Amino acid sequence: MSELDEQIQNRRDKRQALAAAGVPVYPHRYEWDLEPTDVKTKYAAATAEELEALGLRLRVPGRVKAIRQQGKIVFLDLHDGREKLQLFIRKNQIPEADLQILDHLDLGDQLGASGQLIRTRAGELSLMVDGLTFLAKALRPMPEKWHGLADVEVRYRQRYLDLASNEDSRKVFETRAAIVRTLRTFLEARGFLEVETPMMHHIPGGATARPFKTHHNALDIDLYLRIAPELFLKRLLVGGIPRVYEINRNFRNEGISTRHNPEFTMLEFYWAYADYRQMMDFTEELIAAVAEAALAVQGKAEVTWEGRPINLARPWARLTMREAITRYAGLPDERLDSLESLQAIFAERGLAAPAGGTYGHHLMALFEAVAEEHLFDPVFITDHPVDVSPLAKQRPDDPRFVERFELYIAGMELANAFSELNDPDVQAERFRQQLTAREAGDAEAHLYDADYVRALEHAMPPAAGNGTGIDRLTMVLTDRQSIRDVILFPLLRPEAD
RNA sequence: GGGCCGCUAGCUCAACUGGCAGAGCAGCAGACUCUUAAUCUGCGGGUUGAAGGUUCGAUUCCUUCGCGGCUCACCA
Repeated sequence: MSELDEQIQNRRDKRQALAAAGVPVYPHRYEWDLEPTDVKTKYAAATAEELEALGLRLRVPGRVKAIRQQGKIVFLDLHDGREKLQLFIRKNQIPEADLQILDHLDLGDQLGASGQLIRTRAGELSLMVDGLTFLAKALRPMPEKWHGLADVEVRYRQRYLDLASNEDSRKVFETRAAIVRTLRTFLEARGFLEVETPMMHHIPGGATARPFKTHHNALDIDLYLRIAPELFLKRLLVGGIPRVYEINRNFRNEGISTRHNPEFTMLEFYWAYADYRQMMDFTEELIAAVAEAALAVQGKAEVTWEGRPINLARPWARLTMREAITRYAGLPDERLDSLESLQAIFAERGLAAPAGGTYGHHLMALFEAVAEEHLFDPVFITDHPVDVSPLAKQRPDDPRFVERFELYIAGMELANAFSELNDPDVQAERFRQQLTAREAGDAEAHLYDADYVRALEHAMPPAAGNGTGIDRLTMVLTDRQSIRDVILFPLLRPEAD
């Protein structure tokens, strides 16, 4: 028998022994008063004398994280995922039936304990136990108590073990929850209405990406998991919801990396009567509020990336895409003015020509190649080329460019926003151009969405829209360099066997 | 998909240039009435990711495969 099988058998035997002694091994409920974390926070300051005078009797549930036996007394740590509460058990002061439980307990078991709250001589807040309730058996051994679980593969595949043994991991997901909560609070306070739009699309749109394909049997039609909610949310602007947002999953059938998971969470919001400049101000405020909440949860004073502080002081820098290239590549602005000139730069630098091959594709690719990695503190990169921005409104003074920005922090694109194109005829023309690009081999060019154009024909108010990646925002605010560390169950290949 | 790296006991990790696979924690048995990584005594636990190959001998070298990490490509 292998060592693991032996441990499992031991634990099964103990469970059997308890059942034979008449102990319900999987009871249906447990009446409890406080969890360990709440006990710790409420009575952190109480002295031994105060607790004695109080004579507080509590029932506390949790997972057994440590057992320290010392002759006829047993110390036991009960954990609720955040904090532990120590149980102090005198074996001769609990009922015979509960002694059975104690004698058949293993690390990892779920247990309820009743008793009086005291402080030990060593000063540890503890429950002086007078009764135990068995709640569930851990048939498998927990990861080691001191080093926790280090194997990244197991941490991702068996996240329950990661959460149960690594406090840091729990903290990341608490922070993520605070980030989403703060986004909602901020937007709700400003009159934005939360909506849910379809995840299954006939025409995948609103972003440049390859979709997942699926099939509906009863209708016998192919459907696509959405790559963005954008076109539906803007239909809602037409419908008379001038401030609207959605926080939900997008799906993109592309490579996996430290910054990409096939399903990821996006906030998209649309703000009628505003343009992209107002949206920049709004975004600064929004992200600053979220950062503050994230720091509070983590008990940190500043946002850091790989230990290096990120300066979130406002106002944040704003650079046009051409200015960013000029600054970081040392290229004069005049050389960024034509496709021919850009192609010459690509040739000089040995850069591969981008898919699509237009002026805009080249400018965007050049920006990503030379500037992106330098953008550590928050910066808005603005004024993208029109041919890579088919849903954005052109600049009145230079229609080759659009009123758009991307927010970069720690070298990562966190948000993408623009003044929304609302002229149906221009939009129709942009869609046609995308189709042409598609026919020329650009697999990610947008599809023509006739109903969306029809919606614009009913008049969409001028508006600014913003899409912010929640996973990446969480990465930045928790100093995690892999997106898998901020997604509870990241996509992995299935396990062998 | 390409390149590089990793996979040893339940967990965390050792094992020199190819020469008897180890430690701590966890487990099992015992001692101990204020411990908190408790301590002390003793014991058990391995298809070294899988399959082949080279060799007197492979955790170690080679090949293929699996899974993971980083990175490039793609992208948000």
